[in-house]
Amino acid sequence: MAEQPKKTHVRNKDNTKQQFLDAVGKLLRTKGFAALKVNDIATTAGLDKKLIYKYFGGRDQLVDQYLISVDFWSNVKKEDANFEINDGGHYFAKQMLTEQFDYVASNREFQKILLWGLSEKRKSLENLADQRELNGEVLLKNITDPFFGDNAENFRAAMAILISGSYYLNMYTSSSNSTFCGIDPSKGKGKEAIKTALKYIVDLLYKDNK
Amino acid sequence: MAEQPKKTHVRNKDNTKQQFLDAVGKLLRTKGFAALKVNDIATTAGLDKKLIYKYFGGRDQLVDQYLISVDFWSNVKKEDANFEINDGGHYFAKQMLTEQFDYVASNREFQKILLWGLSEKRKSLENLADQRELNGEVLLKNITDPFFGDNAENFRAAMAILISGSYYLNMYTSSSNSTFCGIDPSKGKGKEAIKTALKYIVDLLYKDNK
DNA sequence: ATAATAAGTCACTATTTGGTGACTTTGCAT
DNA sequence: ATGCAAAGTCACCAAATAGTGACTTATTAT
Repeated sequence: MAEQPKKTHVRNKDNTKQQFLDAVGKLLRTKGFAALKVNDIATTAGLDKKLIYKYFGGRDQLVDQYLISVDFWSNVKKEDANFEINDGGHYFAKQMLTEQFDYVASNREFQKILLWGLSEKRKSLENLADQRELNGEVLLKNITDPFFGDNAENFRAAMAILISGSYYLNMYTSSSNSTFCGIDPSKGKGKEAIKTALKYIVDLLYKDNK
Repeated sequence: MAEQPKKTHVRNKDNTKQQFLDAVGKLLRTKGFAALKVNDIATTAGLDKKLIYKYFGGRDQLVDQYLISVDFWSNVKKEDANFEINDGGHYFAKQMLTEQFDYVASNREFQKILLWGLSEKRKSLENLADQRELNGEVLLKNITDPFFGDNAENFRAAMAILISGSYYLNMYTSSSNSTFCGIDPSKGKGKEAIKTALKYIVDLLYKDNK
């Protein structure tokens, strides 16, 4: 005979914990960090909130656990590091900026976490920021700093502006329908314009250092 | 004889309304928009929350009233518009960017409102964004677009990135103690590096268009 | 099979925040 | 001065959210 569809829940602690973590991610993407209330998380996970206290100790610890578990850049950062670099990181920087732009544009969760980091002080959010900083530091210290010599700090500041701009424009897009300097970063055309400008500015920075 | 210090409150509706508006501004600066609860606002104003409903209709209307009342750029935008511009806005753009950077850096309230605009949909926040957009449009349409011709959109995108970067870095500074690309925008030295880079990039954009 | 333990539910209390009716106090027109 | 309308206070209820004790159900070792 066919198996009866079990009505009874399978019980598994690890699995359940994961469901809560997933619920946090889903809520974050769809409603933003302000919506991460215990009741909402439990409802979204389809489980009882009591378990949040039982397994994580409370909402904050669950949220921290979630933030630790997210591994940003994991797909965007690593494999590119094997390139031969003999142009002072010129190609690499352009590539990195545009890929990062696309990544942030398509990753609502990341946008929300960036925003969260600007809104709330929380250790695990700081850690994520530090981690991003460390990733970039590898590129900057080993490749562009030597190349730009006395202008190294200026180049760093420029990169800081370009990356920040990329972040902000993507957050702006998700929250507003308006244009920014007449550019609409929510439209494909606007996105292309911004990526073109990013590459263009990097080109100018490298050209001027020749 | 000396006047007795009056214990009794002076009663004045307009004055009281202003106290609530001031309280919103103060809370916004110090705690951020998430702290704008009716009870907190009333406590901060030193008045009863009932009056918020009586005079404004509720928290939201009070907050909208506040947002309408803030007049950003009032000191930073106008008088500069009289310059003679025969360099395609080169000097103007540099000046605008650095002044704006300083303005945002020193104006915590503005930072919070920017952040708020990224976090919450609210008509009056959109209006503020539109107002900023309109301000910039005057410069872009009349001065830089003609100068850059076919490259006008690219220049606009570049300006969008620079302004956004300026916004983000200032918000980042206020929320974190960390560096960004090794630059610390909270320190005077870091701020100078960013302003220098802003001017530098504008120079490059104009130089390349010659 | 069943007892022991862990997983999960539910109904409840506590706390915080929002909102209002009924009151007291003040300013002001007469 | 006095009476009344508006300003302002306070105690209260309502709604939303956080947190927990006592229970039921599933899993597992024997």
